[in-house]
Amino acid sequence: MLENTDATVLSRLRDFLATAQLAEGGRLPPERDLAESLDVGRSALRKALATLQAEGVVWRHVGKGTFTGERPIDTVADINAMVQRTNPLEVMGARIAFEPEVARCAALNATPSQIAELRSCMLKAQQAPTWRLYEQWDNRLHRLIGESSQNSLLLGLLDTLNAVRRAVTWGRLRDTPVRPPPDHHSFAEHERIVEAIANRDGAAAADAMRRHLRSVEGHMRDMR
Amino acid sequence: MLENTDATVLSRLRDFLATAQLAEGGRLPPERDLAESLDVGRSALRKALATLQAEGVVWRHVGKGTFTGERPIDTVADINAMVQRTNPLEVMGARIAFEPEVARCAALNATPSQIAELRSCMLKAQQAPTWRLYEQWDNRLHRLIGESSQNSLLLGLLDTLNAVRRAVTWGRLRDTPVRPPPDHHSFAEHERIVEAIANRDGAAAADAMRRHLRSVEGHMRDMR
DNA sequence: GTCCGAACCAATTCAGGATTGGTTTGCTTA
DNA sequence: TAAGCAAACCAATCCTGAATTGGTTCGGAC
Repeated sequence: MLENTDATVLSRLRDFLATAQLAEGGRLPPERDLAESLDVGRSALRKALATLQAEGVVWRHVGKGTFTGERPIDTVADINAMVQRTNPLEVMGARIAFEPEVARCAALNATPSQIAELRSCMLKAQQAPTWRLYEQWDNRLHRLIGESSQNSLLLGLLDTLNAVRRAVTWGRLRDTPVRPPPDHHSFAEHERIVEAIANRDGAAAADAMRRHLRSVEGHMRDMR
Repeated sequence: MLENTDATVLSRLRDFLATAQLAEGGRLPPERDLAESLDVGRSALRKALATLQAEGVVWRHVGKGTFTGERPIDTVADINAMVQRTNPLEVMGARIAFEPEVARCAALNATPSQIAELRSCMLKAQQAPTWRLYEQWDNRLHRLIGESSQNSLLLGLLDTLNAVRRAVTWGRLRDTPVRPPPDHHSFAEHERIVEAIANRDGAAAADAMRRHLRSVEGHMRDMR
């Protein structure tokens, strides 16, 4: 019987990889087959594969197989894929992490006309006669903050985030004849955000946005 | 025999929609079933449905069905569009705004095994024999921080950001035989980030990541 | 000529089984 | 005692074929 020490298995596996001449990203045989053809137990083979994976020579995934090279990263922002993996709580978490920093950039870069538009948008949200219209102006306000950052990449990421948010919270639209109460918590919060941006105070803008989103998150939990 | 004129079929279909009380985005019965239950031929029904589709009341897709409301938005964010509108400076700006917050989440949520992997990844970057391999491990490190946030949406946004970054800075890969010097500024910075995450110190992780990216930004300017 | 029924087409969904990496268990062996 | 091995099981993924569904065509009936 051969000594199937860690080292011998590993070297035999390296030999196989060199001989097989797999294309970059090519697929190795399944562990069960490979173990048999290398005349090695599966657990020993897996130990060797783990080493190769740590070295970045191969990568593995349940149900897919083992492949040479680096694990590829998705080059397409497949929103459907994100929607299926995520949930409303994660969406709020991402918003709380991301949007305050966008607000900070907006405070530093917004043009005067954009600040005026922010104020007008805020007022329209306060005066909205239905929840649906309120949400429409609320969306517009948040995107306007993204535009004010003057960074098209940040804006693109924000749009992606919002697309996922819409898909995840789909069907929860409130179309009641009721209008948001005049003391709705968001109104004062929106005001703080917009004023911080107008004052060019990045830290205050980020802080105000974070408080606003946390408040929204709290109300989300209450509604369940 | 009923007169199944265009108008009568259309009004009967509208009646059905009003009665059915479908949720926004809800699905109508298949054309075959609906035609039978409305006592109408399929071709007549399709004509009426075409009218409703033109009005934006419903939308249809082969194999999926007929749904109320507007056709949902594109599920794939166009990375090419972002690439064309942005530039390397904006990319750095977006990274500086975004990645520190991801690091903060990672500090709060990383699993012990992820922290171990972060450390190993950092060491591999330090020992990389070429710049190309260094960047490979550097990329892996930054994505691992995204994974450690345990927020698949943040990870998705990070991947999108990286896809744009790769596309924008394409062709600047350094593949010289030279290796990163042992006192490369990033090494200490990486260490501070990873240690802050290991210590569960979100603020320190965000701060260390921000300093790191600003330092990278500074070197980017110098190279021009 | 218009509408109906039937058949067919192509895109999509769905369900079941097969495949695959990951994990546990118990036996064997050195 | 410690390690390797085989077997079984798990969960994610892939694969395949059938069923579903909107889109289209054709012949016949009124």
